[in-house]
Amino acid sequence: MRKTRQQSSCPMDALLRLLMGPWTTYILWVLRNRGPLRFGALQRAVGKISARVLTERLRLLEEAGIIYRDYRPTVPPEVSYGLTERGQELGNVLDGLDQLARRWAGIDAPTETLPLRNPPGHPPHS
Amino acid sequence: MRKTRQQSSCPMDALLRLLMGPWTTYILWVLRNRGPLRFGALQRAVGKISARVLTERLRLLEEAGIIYRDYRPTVPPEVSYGLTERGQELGNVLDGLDQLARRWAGIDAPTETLPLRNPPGHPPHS
DNA sequence: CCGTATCCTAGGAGATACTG
DNA sequence: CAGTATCTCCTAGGATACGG
Repeated sequence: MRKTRQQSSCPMDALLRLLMGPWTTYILWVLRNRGPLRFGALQRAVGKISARVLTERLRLLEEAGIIYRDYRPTVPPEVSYGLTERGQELGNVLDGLDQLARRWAGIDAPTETLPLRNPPGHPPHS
Repeated sequence: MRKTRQQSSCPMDALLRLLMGPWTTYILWVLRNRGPLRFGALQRAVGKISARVLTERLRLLEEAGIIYRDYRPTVPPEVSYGLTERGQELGNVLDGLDQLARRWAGIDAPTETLPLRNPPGHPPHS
């Protein structure tokens, strides 16, 4: 049963709500840089995120068609996540936002591509 | 005294946290379309936002240099808010996000410019 | 290994009333 | 008019333990 998460009739609103969630852009950043990852590896890469929240974010991103879920019913099971084409497009737009933010901050050191929400080690945002 | 709002060392993260706040992008949209507005007019334009939250968002946007605050100590006082140059830039990037969202949703009706977060009448997102 | 099921709590948002 | 000052409520998220 899906939660109380209200949905908007506005596409932009819906997309922002999705990105707004905790860890979300950071997850996208990891997936972009480290390529497709298994659940556990992804969790370790993100850091202190709980399985509960990670699963939630992944489901929402998948529903939006931004990432794909590759399930292999082996023993033990193997589930990988990666960016879809939409995920790539989104990454590009977010890069624009990142550029802007960095420019405003007086930083022009493009260490990595794609927005890095929580720099490794930083807490999410509550 | 500023609140417990933790700040990030990552520019992108900080910007996202700001945009993420309730009503924020909608406020920007209103300011872009209706030009500079006085506090009361802005509040009425946005809809059901409380003065408390509106003030909070405006302060944060101002701190980020995205909007400006024009205070006239007349009687009664007159305070107007409008987009700064940064605000315009930001609007353009957000437009990109809006385009993407609309395209994915199969909508290509560009009714208005700038992302419209909560379509007039919709609740915020909390 | 990859998740779900529960419990719990912090703090963000609404409403209301009040000031310069 | 343009905000602050409180108070309360409620949900999103962390921690933990268990299931396929």
